[in-house]
Amino acid sequence: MAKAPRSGPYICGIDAALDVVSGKWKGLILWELHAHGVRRFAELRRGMPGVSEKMLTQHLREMEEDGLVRREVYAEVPPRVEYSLTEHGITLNRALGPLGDWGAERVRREGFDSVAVAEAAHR
Amino acid sequence: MAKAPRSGPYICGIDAALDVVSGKWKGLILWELHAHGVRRFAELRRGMPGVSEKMLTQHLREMEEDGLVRREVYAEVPPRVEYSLTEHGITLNRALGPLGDWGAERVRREGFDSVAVAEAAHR
DNA sequence: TGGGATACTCACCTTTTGGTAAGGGGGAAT
DNA sequence: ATTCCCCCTTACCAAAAGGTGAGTATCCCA
Repeated sequence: MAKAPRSGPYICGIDAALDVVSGKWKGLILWELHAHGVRRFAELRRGMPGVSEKMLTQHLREMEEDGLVRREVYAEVPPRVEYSLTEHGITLNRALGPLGDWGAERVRREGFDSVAVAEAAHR
Repeated sequence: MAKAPRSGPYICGIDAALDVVSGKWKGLILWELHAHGVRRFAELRRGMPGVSEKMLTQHLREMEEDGLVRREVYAEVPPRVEYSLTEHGITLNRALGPLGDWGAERVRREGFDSVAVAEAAHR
């Protein structure tokens, strides 16, 4: 019973979707995986300055459990693990598009700071 | 300086948007206000079973501060306060549409429980 | 006279989330 | 010989989010 239940009864679709994306780094993981297709653990880590190893694995495991991310382990000498989006991860990302646009405009509107990280890679 | 900073530097638009929607009841507030146009405090409360008064006011205040919700107070004998969406609240809601659809399909797909609350009112 | 409705605020507590630091096991590079 | 890299796991802590229950001032209705 150490694991969180996840997937409690939802009131609306927004609820069900937010449950899956909420988490400090999940949006960014989706973003990175969308931009690069396939990434290894250390690559993701480097692409997300500030994330700790613990949080990264934790979020990746939850997203795997939620069917958004695929995890492939290669039993090689230096271990290699590759992450990519599943079909559901891809559709979720598409569904997040308009929200991302809205957020970007909000940033522009309010003049908030935004961290410039490889902006060119994203659309 | 008691107030949370909010609007920290964002990494991408998703970040900026999620910052504004994350909160246990915010999605539902948006939903209610969209469905009814204008609602009083107690009406919202009744429409969201389980929310505490504290959380409801807290979320409403934050959303007002974020420019999503308009709050109008009528200095009447039994106090009356009406809440509605601002222009930005409306566009945010529109941007959440695809996400809501995705979430609804996830619920269907996985066979999760969903609480039936006035479903008919929501498109 | 007493109770409920109205829209909150305040003090306190629990739960959840995120962060820090350390370790692990083996191979490759210096 | 030492260090680094790889992909984590575990134990422990701090901060944030959320919940509970009380109090407030006024009025209306029975």
